[in-house]
Amino acid sequence: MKVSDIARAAEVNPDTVRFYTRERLLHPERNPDNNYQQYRAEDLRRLRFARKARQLGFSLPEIRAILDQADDNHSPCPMVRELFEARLMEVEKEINELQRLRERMTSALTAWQSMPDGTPDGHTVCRLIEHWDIEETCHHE
Amino acid sequence: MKVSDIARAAEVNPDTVRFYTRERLLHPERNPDNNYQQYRAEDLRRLRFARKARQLGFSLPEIRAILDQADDNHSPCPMVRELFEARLMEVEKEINELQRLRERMTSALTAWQSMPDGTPDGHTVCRLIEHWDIEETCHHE
DNA sequence: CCTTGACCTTTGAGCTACTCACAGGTTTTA
DNA sequence: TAAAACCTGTGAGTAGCTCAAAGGTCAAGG
Repeated sequence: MKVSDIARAAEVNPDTVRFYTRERLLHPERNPDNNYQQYRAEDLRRLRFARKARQLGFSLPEIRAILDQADDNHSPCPMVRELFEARLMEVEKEINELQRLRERMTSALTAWQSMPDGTPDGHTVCRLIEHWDIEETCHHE
Repeated sequence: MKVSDIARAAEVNPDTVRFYTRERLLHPERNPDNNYQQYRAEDLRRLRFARKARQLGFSLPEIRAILDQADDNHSPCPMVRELFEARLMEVEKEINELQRLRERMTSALTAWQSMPDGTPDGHTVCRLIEHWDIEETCHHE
């Protein structure tokens, strides 16, 4: 498999394949004739795994750690489970922050409904955002 | 006000002040004696507004657009309201995606609880992620 | 046989919103 | 007067790609 072959099979941008290869998530060999990268079915599985883990929110170093440990015939289970649980806590934190943000935004918008659009003082309306108090909330990434 | 004065007043990194100045969100003047930036109360208000809008999830170009329109003595209200509503929809979309993600992660973790850590086949566990189906879900930024 | 187009290669830049490091000038303080 | 604490601009680093450029390779059609 060449770059565009594996990219098509995993439905990703060929440049992403090249990027992951530079990042050592994939281990293609070289065709000595033309210097092209040659990928195997194993690389395709790694690529698909990486993409799904990305969508779960794992970073590339984390994914590489999982794949490398699996390569060494160590079970990556405990590590994956830890990462998975840590990620789940992050997700819950993000949800809480976003929900608080949503509540404040909807109530602000409701208060806003009663105000006319073209108030003479152009700076008046922005006070709504200016006086937005964030406390220690909303440090969403 | 010099850089560190306005930075302290708004509780931001001085480098952020310099960055916002380069990005033309702040309009300081130069002290011709020493070439230092001089900020006014107006810049402080802009800076505080920008920081709060950032925490609501607005981008720097959006914030600059709002501030610039206010500078031209146009009321930024309609634009701000549009941006605000659009941002609220994004927030709700993110919440929905994260909630679906959380549900799937918790149920996966529950199923995982019953499996031992050190299964002989190191690749077995990762099938949980490998076979993770994302449908059209989870395209969280 | 040769050209065209579709691929491949590496290198390097661009995106967001900062943050930090560097080298050199200025001001304040002890 | 000398050290500490500021200021300046420039440039790089962060994450995860994406794209552009310049040049090499390969298959198909005329």
